[in-house]
Amino acid sequence: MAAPERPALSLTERRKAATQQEIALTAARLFSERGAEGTTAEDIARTAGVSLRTFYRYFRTKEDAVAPLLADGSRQWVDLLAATAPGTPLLPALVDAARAALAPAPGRPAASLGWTRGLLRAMPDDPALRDVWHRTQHDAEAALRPVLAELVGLPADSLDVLLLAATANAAMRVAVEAWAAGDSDPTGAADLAETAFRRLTGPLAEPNRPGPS
Amino acid sequence: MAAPERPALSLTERRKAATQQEIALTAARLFSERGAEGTTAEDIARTAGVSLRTFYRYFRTKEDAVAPLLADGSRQWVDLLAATAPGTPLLPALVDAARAALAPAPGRPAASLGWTRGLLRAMPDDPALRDVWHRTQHDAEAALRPVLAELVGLPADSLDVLLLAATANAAMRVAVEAWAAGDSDPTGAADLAETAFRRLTGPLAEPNRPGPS
DNA sequence: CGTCAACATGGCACGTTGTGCCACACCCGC
DNA sequence: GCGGGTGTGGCACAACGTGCCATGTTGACG
Repeated sequence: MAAPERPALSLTERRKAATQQEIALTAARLFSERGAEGTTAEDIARTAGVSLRTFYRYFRTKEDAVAPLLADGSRQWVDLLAATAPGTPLLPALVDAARAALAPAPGRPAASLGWTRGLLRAMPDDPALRDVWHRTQHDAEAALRPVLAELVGLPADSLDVLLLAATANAAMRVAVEAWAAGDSDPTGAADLAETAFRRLTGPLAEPNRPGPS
Repeated sequence: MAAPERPALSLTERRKAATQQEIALTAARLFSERGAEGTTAEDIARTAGVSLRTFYRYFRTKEDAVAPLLADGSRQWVDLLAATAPGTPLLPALVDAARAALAPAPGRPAASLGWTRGLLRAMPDDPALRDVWHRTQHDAEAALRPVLAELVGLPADSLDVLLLAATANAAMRVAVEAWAAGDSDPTGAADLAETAFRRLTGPLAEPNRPGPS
């Protein structure tokens, strides 16, 4: 609940943050338009108004430039989950955190979702973009493990927690991808996420329905 | 059940397959020893006895060289699942296919598991290797969707099937990763996989256990 | 059996990626 | 105002990945 109104950033640090943001948004725009393959690192750098050398001081690879945008949603979700009161049942905790993370946030990251959607839509045709997406999912899953371990009271390296983190993150991912493929507002994403979490308990337990084969 | 004793490959085609295999195994060995970052494409090519140009005729990127090895397990699992008699309940189908895919196969790919383990162990320190692994998981999930859609009698692009493929694949991945981290034989991997599939129905449904905080 | 097309391979040049190094300019504390 | 720290740009370089052409071998056809 501690709202960090003034992170007390020095001028230089704020300029750095602005530059990083500028590069990220520029990269997202160019990637959405021409794909990652058709965009050179120099294109991003010049368009963002920095030199190529500076670009690589901010990001390890050309694709990493959009990683913070893609990771932002997951990061918020995990943070909210970590802030839930201990003792909260798992399913509501997951759903509430997802709703809060996907809602048009009172803070700022509402725009982030827009860029995310553009990137996700360019993704099927772009292996490089898929790699970044997978990496963010991997990081999110890793960040999820200690949080869920705390919530369920099991060690973070137990098979149960590993599985829980993997499946919960997968459900979130599927929901976001399904939302990106459609054209509903962020609320749609939250609904999809809730549906996904609720269905997690279903398919494997129920006996196979004898479809009209 | 059709055992392709003689795929009727021409001499040239067999040499090509052998070359590809040679490159893949060489890459796996070098990656396991020095990591992917510390291995140049030229290293792989020279060690495998081909030119750099030929290497890139077989694989799009340096990391892709080990992809067939990593993808082999998933491919077998999905194939076995696709061959399951329609009407089989989902859980036994998943478990049996996993056991058969991970068993020291009567065919050939037993050695493949050894290389896979070496690669998986080098993976935590090697972002490039992680990317290949994630890509194989992505492909496996995509291949899984139509198969599972058939098994449960739902459209392949329905949310249920998307989720089912994602979670089943995630469970398999977690099991294999846990096996690679330990030192049990492939049977251990199969046991882990079965445990994983069985636990899939648990954590989200059960009320949160009030651990000894 | 000879000839020729098809093709797998190697070598070369080139654009791009990503990094190490050095010089310059700007912000911050004395 | 003045030096130290630091963010930035320019340059050179190794590695990645591809297009192009030349060559040698395979395989089919007369």
